[in-house]
Amino acid sequence: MATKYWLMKSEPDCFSFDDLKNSPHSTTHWDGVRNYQARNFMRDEMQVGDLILFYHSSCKPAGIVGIAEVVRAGYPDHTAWDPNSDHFDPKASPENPRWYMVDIRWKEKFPKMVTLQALKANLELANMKVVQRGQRLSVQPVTPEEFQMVYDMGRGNG
DNA sequence: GCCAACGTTGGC
DNA sequence: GCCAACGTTGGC
Repeated sequence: MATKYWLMKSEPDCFSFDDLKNSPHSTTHWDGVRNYQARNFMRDEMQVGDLILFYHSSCKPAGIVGIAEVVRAGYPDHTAWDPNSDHFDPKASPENPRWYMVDIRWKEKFPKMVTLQALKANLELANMKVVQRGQRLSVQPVTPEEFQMVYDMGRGNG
């Protein structure tokens, strides 16, 4: 199956790209997503080996700081039925999980982050979801061309 | 901290 | 099944 490409957002104050690197095996489960569109991408489409643009949001500056990869495809997000979790959902249960997550692993940090400003300034990325006004989906598909362009920018070859 | 844009909820 | 109210996101 062809590699697919994604963008995933995280607030660095909450969980940064460095936090991912410093996690055991530089891997974490991407729990806490409570949006149906984002859930469907993780549950139905993300596959082991897919590559992820890791985006820092709600910070200065916002932008893409590096690459991660999917190491486990979608499976139930157990935090949904944990009453002590910040992401507890009373409608979720082990029998009816409702929410899903994937495991991702830190892969490569860009020498220079690709800021949102730089993304917006690149007209070849005008259709990229993350630069659209009001776009707040935390897991977004990215085209191979967009991924390659961002990768080149991050490597200083853009 | 402001606020526009968006997704979800719930009354009808 | 509509839609107003509400809560959240996230750039600025």
